[in-house]
Formats: sequence, structure tokens, C-alpha cells
Amino acid sequence: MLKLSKKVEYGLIAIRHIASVNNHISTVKEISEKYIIPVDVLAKVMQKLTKGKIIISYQGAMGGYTLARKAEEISVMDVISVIEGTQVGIAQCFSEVPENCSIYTNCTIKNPLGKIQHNLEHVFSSMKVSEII
Amino acid sequence: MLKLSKKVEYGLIAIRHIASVNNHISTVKEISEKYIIPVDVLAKVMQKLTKGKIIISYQGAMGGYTLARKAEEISVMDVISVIEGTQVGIAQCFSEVPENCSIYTNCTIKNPLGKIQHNLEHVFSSMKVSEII
DNA sequence: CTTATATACGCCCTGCGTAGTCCTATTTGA
DNA sequence: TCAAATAGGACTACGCAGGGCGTATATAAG
Repeated sequence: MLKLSKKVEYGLIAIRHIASVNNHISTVKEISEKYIIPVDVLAKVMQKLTKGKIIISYQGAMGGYTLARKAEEISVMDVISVIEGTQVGIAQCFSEVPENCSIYTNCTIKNPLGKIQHNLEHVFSSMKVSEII
Repeated sequence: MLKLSKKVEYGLIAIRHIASVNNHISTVKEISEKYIIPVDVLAKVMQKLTKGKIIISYQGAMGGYTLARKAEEISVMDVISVIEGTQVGIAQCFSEVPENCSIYTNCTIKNPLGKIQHNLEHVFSSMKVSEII
């Protein structure tokens, strides 16, 4: 409940790592060994971050990843939404198909939860990767 | 990911309901029918809220529940922690046994996540049930 | 004292999402 | 041509949220 996924954690650690080596190219192997993260899982996380244009990938031998923009311009929120793919909401009514919620029409707490949702988004958006180093 | 549980939602709805009828005694049956919530699930939620001293239970015929204190003095955080039972953390290192986290010793983002954790707690603590009515 | 109406509480089942593994394809530098 | 790297699909194992069911206990009312 209210937990970040391991994928997001791994993503943040990887991004922090790349930033900490002055944006020099880093490989999945290198990062996964250093922080003891399952290679395959991390690999997929990196692929998502690449598609989300948060990092840049270089294929082939001597390849790897660098940040696509400065660490000050990457928020934790960016990382979360790119990795999760879907809109992150504390309740179903703030995600994909609100009406799917079993209590949608009778729900009396949509508005107050909306306030909380808004505040949470603010917290995650204002925290930048540069503050993690 | 980052979602409140249905139990917490049900708890908030129930508490809001009781507050909205001026703290008159309310039954599980009444609430579950009005908001289309599975009775058994709601019943257990109410039992936890009772044990957590957020509401008061009256057993037997004509029984039910009332709030244990004013709606202004019940925060969303109170409801969450009583219903979940365990410490709520966005990562394993803020819950029961931090060392169980698979990357605990190598984790480089404990501190920044701690800041986020702190901010989240603030958001949930400052929102009172009285704002839900 | 009996009955109807409540809460209290434990057990179990099911579905879904998270995390992780395995395997193959593709790219590219040396 | 080979080795090192990313790209990505298929599959499995596991935990937990959500819900259903059965039973015990308390109590107001007739």
C-alpha cells in the first residue's frame, strides 16, 4: 500500500549513478553489479527510461546509457510515470478508467482524495534527481 | 503502485458518513447498502477502526458505531495507519524490517526517499476527516 | 426467556500485479 | 567475424488485496 515499485527504485538508483559519474556512459552490467540489482529487470527499466527520453541508449559494443537531460531537469515524477507507463493515482478514480471503480457513483470522497492526489504529485514533481546525488 | 487500499477508502467513506449524520449511531448494513460496499469487508474495517479508537462500537440489537472523537481530530493518516496496522512507507526501508530490502546496504536513495516519505506523511496528517464532509 | 439484530472474528479462496528468469534478436566496435 | 552491448517477448513464482462464509457473542424488545 502506497509503496513505490522496485522498478522505480532501480530506475532512480541507475539515474543517480549515471549522474554521479558525470554522465559518462554506463552499462546495465556495471550498474546491476554495483548495486546488486537483477540484470534483466534493470535492463527493462533502462529500456523504458530510454523510450521515455529520460536517458539515451547507445547500442552495440562499448554502448550503454547517458542522461538525456540535466539531473536538475529530471523529477522523480518523470521517472515514476515513464516506468509505470500508466497515470499514477492513489485511487482508481485518478487512473486510466475511473468508472471501473466498484463504488464510483456512490463515492463521497473523490474530491478530498483529489486534493491529496494533487499534493502528492507536487511532492514527486518538485523532487529532482539532482537532489539525490 | 502508490495506491490506497480499498479498505482505507471504505473506512474514510464510513467515517465521513457517520460524521455527516451528526454522529448518530450507524450500522454496517446501512453504510454498506448506501455506498454499495461488501458488508463483510466493511465490517472488518469497522472493527479495526474500533480497536484503533477512531470509532466506538455498540454491540447487540440497536447497536452500531459512532465517532470516538470529533471529525476535526481525525486525520486521514490516523485512518490509514489503524486500518493497515503496519507502518506505511513508500519503500521497504521505511516499514517493519528495513534490512529485509534486497538492496539495503547498496541503496543510494534511502535519504532522498526519506524526504519524500516525510512530505507524504505531512500531506496525510494535515488532511482531517472534517474536510471530507 | 426467546428472538431478532448487531458486532467480533477467524478461515479460506481467488485474481491480479510485482518481481524475476530465460531465451532470442539486433546493433556495433575492434 | 566475434564479442559486448541494448531490445524485447514469453513464462513462472509469489504475495497480497479483496471478498465470501461460518460461528460466536452481546443486547434490546416482546
